[in-house]
Amino acid sequence: MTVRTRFAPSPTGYLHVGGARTALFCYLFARHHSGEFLLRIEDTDQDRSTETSVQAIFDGLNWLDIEYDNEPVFQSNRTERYQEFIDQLLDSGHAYRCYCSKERLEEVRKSQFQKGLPGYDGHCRDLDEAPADAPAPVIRFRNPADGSVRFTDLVKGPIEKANSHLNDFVMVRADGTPTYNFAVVIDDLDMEISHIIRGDDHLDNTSSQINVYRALGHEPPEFAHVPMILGDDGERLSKRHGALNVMQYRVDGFLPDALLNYLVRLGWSHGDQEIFSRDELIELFDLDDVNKAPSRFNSEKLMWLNQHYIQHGEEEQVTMELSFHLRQRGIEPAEGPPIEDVWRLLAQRADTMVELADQADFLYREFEDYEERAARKQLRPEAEEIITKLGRAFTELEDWDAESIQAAIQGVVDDLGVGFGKVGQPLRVAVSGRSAAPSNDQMLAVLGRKQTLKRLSRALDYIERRKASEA
RNA sequence: GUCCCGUUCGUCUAGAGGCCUAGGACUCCGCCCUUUCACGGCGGCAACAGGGGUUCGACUCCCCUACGGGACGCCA
Repeated sequence: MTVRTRFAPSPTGYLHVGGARTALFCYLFARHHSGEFLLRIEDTDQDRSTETSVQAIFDGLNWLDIEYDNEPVFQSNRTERYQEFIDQLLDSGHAYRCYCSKERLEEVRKSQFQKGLPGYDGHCRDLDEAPADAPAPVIRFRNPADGSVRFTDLVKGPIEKANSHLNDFVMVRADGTPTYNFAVVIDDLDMEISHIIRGDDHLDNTSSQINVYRALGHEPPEFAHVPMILGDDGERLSKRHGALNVMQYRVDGFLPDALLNYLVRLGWSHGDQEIFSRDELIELFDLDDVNKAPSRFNSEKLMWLNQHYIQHGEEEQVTMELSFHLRQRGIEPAEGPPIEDVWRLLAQRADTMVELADQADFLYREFEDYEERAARKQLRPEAEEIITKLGRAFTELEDWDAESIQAAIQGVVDDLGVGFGKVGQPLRVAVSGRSAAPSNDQMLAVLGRKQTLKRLSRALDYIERRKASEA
């Protein structure tokens, strides 16, 4: 059997982390089984679906590099197709028109709830003709009166639900548009989906949907309901949990591979392994290893992974994101040192790409002011001699590489007969403006001789001015 | 209210009856490395929800309770 999965978001907002993980699972499962992964936009609700959201979903998947096959399917383009099946179900008696007013429905729902019954009471089930002056009808699915639906969920195991607990749900709204529980069946049938992988908030719907498959004379596909992702407080994910939008994670300085690696480990594991390359994920991912219980989103672990990928991630991805963040702060990366050198220089000292870009800033342009405490401590009058000697040593250097630079600094240290820190610290502050920076030799190698000398003389100016004001 | 699903360190998780003195990871705390800040290395704290069974033996199987999540829409 060919494996085919699909991700079917409704375009009513951005792509959030929960959706992204579902998409990831669908994608990995399909790739693992050499199958296909399709995308379907569930835009039957005209009022809530927006063009912007559709674009946001594309952007999110694209940034995460979750590639789908074929062109995306839009439910809004398939109304005629749905009509065929509606007619069929109406003819076979598996569907019927319901003329109840919304007001009546609301009341019925309340009283049904109190009795512990499904929301609709089947009022119009056996109507022969439309009541006089009735509002435009909806079409409901006629659920079997007794028996139960059984299926084996690939994640949750055997599930059984009594038909008596199922609703005669609305398949078609009064305005003629199909609803989710109906359209999803038709689409998955037409798209020949073999495995429906989705959030377990759909677990209860599945029984109704299976009844639709059967009413249409089909056997349902396989189902896998993955547990939900909860906020760090154990509550369902919502706006107040902060960044949910996948693209917000980009802005906040996360790497796509880090987010993906974090998300895949929420509810799935492979022994003790924490770090997975994309190829490994495709090779190792399977539904057997997906957990049943919901998990909480933990930003600290994401941060750890992000830091890991900043250090060990693929050069292409890291440098691309670094460029993005540099441009965000008005820097054109091409006008500075090679970006991969900048990355290697700073990779160990940043948890996010925002931090990395912040630390890289001084390599591309003059820093504004010295960090106050650092300058006060390191750029004292006594540093004048040190910096002057360093400048001379650097000017005389034949090769400008880390090794030669280190030797030059060591020369000054020996010459002055002091500890390394005595020379290294003022140099660091003079060049970078701060006290926390990479080791001098490597930093200067990336910065370049010209800029280095320029900053040394800036430091000398600073010391002069300070001497003047202190006198 | 009814129905469905779930429950191992604070969090993510390993664990398919003896391998468990319950392992790994994040966080936190020590120590080491060190020209700053980091990285890194080593070590530590910390869990089988509770109660009944089944079994020679239960984190693992069954039942009940508690707790958590989900569903019950002309939302998806």
